[in-house]
Amino acid sequence: MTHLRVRPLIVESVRPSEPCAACEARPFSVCNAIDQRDIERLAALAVSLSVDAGRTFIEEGDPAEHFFNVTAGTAKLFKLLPDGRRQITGFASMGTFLGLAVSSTYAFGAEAVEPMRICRFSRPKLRALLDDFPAMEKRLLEVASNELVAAQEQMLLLGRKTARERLASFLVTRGVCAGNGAPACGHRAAEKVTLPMTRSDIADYLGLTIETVSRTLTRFKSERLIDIPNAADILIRDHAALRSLATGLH
Amino acid sequence: MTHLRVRPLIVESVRPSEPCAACEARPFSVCNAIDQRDIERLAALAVSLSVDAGRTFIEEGDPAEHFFNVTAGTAKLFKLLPDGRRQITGFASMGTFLGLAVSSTYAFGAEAVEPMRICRFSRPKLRALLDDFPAMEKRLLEVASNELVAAQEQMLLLGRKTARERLASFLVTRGVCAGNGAPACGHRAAEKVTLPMTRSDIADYLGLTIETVSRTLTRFKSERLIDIPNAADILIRDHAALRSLATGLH
DNA sequence: TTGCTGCCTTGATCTGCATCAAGGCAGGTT
DNA sequence: AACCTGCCTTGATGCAGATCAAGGCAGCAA
Repeated sequence: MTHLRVRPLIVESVRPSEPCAACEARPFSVCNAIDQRDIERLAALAVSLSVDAGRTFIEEGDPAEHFFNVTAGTAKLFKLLPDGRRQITGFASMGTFLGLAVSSTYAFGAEAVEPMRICRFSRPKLRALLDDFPAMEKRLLEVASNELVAAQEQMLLLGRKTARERLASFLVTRGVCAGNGAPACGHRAAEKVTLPMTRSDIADYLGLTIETVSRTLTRFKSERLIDIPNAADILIRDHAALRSLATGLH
Repeated sequence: MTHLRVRPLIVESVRPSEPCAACEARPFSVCNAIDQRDIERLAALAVSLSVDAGRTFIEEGDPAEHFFNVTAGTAKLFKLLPDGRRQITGFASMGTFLGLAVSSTYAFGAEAVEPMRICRFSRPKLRALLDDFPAMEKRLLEVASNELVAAQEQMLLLGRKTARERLASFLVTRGVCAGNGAPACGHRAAEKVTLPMTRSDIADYLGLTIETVSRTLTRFKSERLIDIPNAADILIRDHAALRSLATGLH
């Protein structure tokens, strides 16, 4: 609290530092529904931004003026209760499209858990573009459908799984789909799972407390299911056991 | 178990008893994205079916060969764990579109909680139709987006709300949006909330047990928040108190 | 170096809801 | 009427995970 923040909270560069055509995230995002010769129209709408770790770039309840596409880093998406209880509804990494909602306000907040780059689009302008590119609209529907399936899986976890099952599910899902910043989701089980988020984030994602998350991971370690070389990295030692725990088998 | 079931489990009538043009559910469903002069093409694909109460008409994990549209009655959508634990992820009533998923198998099961009428569409045929009607694809994206928002709200409920808050949220949401088979969702608070599902369904929807649901409703009654003339009907006596409970205020 | 801060771990205790158990009631069958 | 059966309610007890409390450790500023 000893000095004023003089830097803008979000560093803007209206011209994307690298245009959509060369975007590393494009293969993983809805943008790849637009082919090479039309990509300029998309690039004209995109505003590339840096977001510092810890920065909230979507505030729940604010007017929803933009869509976002994550090009690097990780964000947590969350909803709050008035007394501060928090539910993290998901993590967004490279390629994730944010802001799908009919409502005029954001239904959730978003905060960077590590330094991020995001692409920002004006809602009305992107909507207009979508009218010309039904292929992209189709991709968005696919993305939304997949997220719905994931959301239902998460409801099962939150409503009916034990703490051990929740952590096992979390590690298995992360291991398969979000390993080490390689979001290609190659469906190969990773040896090492990197967790850019804190224990508190994991707790709020799984509907537990930070203490339960810590204790459960420690117990997994003593059971030789995992190793914890440091808090941010988990080594999977017994994939089969974790997977069967995750699906509710004992 | 004393006699064989001779009736087919689902009564089919390939010609819809009433064509799409006259469908009561159309104003509430994605079908209204197709205008009057093209509606025949949709009608040609639709197969209208009756589903008995208690009948499972979507089996989780089965090949996803159809889309469904609910035209009357209510279904519960659910996911199961191998040991029988169940999470109900939502209830589908008139106008609800079911089966949105990229995967080739259904991600959830569906069972009628009261007698239903549903419209069934072959997946590949409806997909082909969608290519000709981007307006309907757009509507589907809207529907999916709204369901995502609802799913996130449900995650907050399951992960962070107390039993009292869950029941209050349930009653308030039902009161506003699903009152008495009038799914117009007129955003007017209903006096009476009709619950076609059992206490066990409510418990599996809210991540609680049947006993906790019963006890909590009884307590609401003793606190003059509601009346329970019979198990299926709840009279809301103090909307404001329920709403503030639902949002986590005490 | 010292001290501070944020994050994580571990232990002791508490509690909200689950579990176990029993009984009530409405609707249907014999 | 007598008897199921399915569903709901109510009471007694138990426990998984929350809460309370304390200490460890890495990174960083003074």
